[in-house]
Amino acid sequence: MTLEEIARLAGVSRSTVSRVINGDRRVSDAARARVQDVVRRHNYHPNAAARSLASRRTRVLGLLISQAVGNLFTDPFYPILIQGTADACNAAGYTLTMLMDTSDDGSAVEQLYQRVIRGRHVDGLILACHAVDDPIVPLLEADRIPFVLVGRHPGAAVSFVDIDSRSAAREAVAHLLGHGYRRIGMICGPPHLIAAIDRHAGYVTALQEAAIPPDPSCVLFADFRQRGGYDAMRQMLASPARLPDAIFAASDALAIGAITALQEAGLRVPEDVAVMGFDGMEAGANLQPPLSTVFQPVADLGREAVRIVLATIDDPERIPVQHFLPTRLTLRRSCGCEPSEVSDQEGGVAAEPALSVA
Amino acid sequence: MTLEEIARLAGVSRSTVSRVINGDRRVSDAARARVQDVVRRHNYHPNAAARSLASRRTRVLGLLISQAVGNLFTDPFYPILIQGTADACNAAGYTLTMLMDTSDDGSAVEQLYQRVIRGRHVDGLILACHAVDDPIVPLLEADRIPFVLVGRHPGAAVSFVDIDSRSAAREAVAHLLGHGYRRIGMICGPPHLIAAIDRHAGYVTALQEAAIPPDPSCVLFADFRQRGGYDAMRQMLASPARLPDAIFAASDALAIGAITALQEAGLRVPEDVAVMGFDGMEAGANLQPPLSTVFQPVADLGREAVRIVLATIDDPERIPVQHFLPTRLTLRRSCGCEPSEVSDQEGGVAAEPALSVA
DNA sequence: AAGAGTCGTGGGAGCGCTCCCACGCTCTCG
DNA sequence: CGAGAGCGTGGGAGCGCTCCCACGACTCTT
Repeated sequence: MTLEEIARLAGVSRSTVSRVINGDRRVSDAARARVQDVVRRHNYHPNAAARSLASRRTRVLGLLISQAVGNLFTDPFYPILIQGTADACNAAGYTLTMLMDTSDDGSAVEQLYQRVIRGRHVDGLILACHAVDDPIVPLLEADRIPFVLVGRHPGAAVSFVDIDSRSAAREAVAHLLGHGYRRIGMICGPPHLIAAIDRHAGYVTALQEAAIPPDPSCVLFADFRQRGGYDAMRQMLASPARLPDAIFAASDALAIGAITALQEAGLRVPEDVAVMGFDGMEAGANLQPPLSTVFQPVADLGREAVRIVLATIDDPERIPVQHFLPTRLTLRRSCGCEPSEVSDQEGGVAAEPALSVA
Repeated sequence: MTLEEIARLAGVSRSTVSRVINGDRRVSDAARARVQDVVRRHNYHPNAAARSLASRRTRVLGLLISQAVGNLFTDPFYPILIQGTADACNAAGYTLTMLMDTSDDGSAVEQLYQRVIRGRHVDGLILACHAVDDPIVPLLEADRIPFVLVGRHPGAAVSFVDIDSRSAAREAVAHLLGHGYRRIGMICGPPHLIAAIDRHAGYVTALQEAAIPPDPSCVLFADFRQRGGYDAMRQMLASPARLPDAIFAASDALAIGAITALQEAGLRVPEDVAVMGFDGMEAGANLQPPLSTVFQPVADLGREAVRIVLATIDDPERIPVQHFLPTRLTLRRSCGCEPSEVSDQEGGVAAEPALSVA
């Protein structure tokens, strides 16, 4: 079933059918009705390839996830990001394709780039988890591909959506200080990721504002996974004299790993060491103790990214926009808050709306 | 940069360049070398839309996830499935597009189907999380779209990959019986999902083999989320006299919810009530106590699905194939096993290879 | 030595759309 | 009342490939 056939059946020209399909207003009501009727009766849908070839638009967006596979799905950041972007794409009539580097060494991304980007498979790109100096950014600029980063890019004039990691971290650490903890350690993410750098900066700022000199020996860098948090915590536990009374972890996964190590060592959370996470993933709510954390609106990040990249496709000359979405400090028990004072409105087992259990 | 230009620069015809690009052997070595040189020098990649239009092949595979959004990413089944399919697609030179129903009521899937499937945006489809009577299966058959299910489809002659949920559940429950538990409850998934039905059937079989009459009051149905496990466990706790001494949960998320409820009630796992999960997700390894579970190779399920759908694209007449991938009982502490006898080789914090912590 | 294959090559046709221009009609206004 | 503008419409050209057929130059057969 092609445009031409629909045209024949509706007694109009190819052009008129095309106009109806594409919502062009310059079609008489009678013609439009006839065409729509035939389209509906034959369940016609235009061929995507032909459309793309003629219009030089694919109506496809790519979501590029370039981090090495292993780290990807230990926390739900990426899944929720995928969900948010897919949602916004659906709403806009776009298709979402996954460009996922499934190699261990980042070699797949090069191949994907060539085939998908240069093959004009997508109209625009959403980049997730880029390092500070991700070489793909200048490539995209050179190829003039509309794109948006999820996670800020320092310096360069590129569009991005992000949370204000630094302020959020500062607020979280200030909350720990409010509980009276003075020796606050941090388990940080990999220092080549901006999010990790920003969260660390926020931590330092909060300490300085409380007139507490930051102790570099209290800060350990790991990847964002549970294992990293576990190892880092074990390392801190190896010097009991220098053990912090609270830990600010740069991700919930790190926090969970740290809590595991603490509990294995016979320490109580938060009584002996308080823990604050970062991300607001559901798993933290079901921990013992429930994890205090900084909630970031990941799905909204994805939706906003789609909005921006679509706007850039429409107007490639538009100046880059940079959006920061709000975070929310989600207080549960691991930071030392009492159940009565927790602010958790979502995510936790006990706080969720009831589901039927047959 | 088009085929024609490459041809001109290499001093050959369009056809010859096309042959080189597509690996046709009937090109002289000299011509091939010249073309490859020009292609490389100009970083030429063929236009995907033009290729698709002319060849009637898009080299795109769709991954359709039709479950309502809320349930999607509380456990890492889908993320890992995405990763496995993306990996296999990369390897085969295919692109993966996400067809994700992000509506609450399943309405988006209809729209996606029309636009993407009928618009011939994909060559084939991988269906994840289909219900017993998913109406999309007959639709796909009618439209003659190559597809494969992840999760078996009873009765119909369609291709699928799955694990043998029933045998795996039977083995898991048999293990609990081996610990001496006699009153084993089950928290089951939604009964419209085949995986839930199969796991329940395996549970019943194991009990029957041990000459224990299954007690329907010991079986509760929930969704696959933590909240469902929590609610179900609370319901069981409401009748202390009938409390099981072990719980077989149809997913790790359910198991985690159940453990939370048990611990909130002041009960010890596994001393008072043992718990066995199903999935083998990483989070379970970092629980207190670490969760015993049935590991299923989700990424391999995705890879195998891609393999099957590609074979079906090559030969649409081939008879449907049905692959069952092996599971592995992963014993940790929650079922009553001692640390010394655990079989965990992967996933757990303590069992992972060391990572550098700076 | 003539016919039948094989091999490398070139070019025409066409995939199913969109985009642009042209055409005829009606309406407005000087 | 005739020029100009606007509207709905149709058709040609072309997007960048693949596929098929044709063709010449070989080699192999009998």
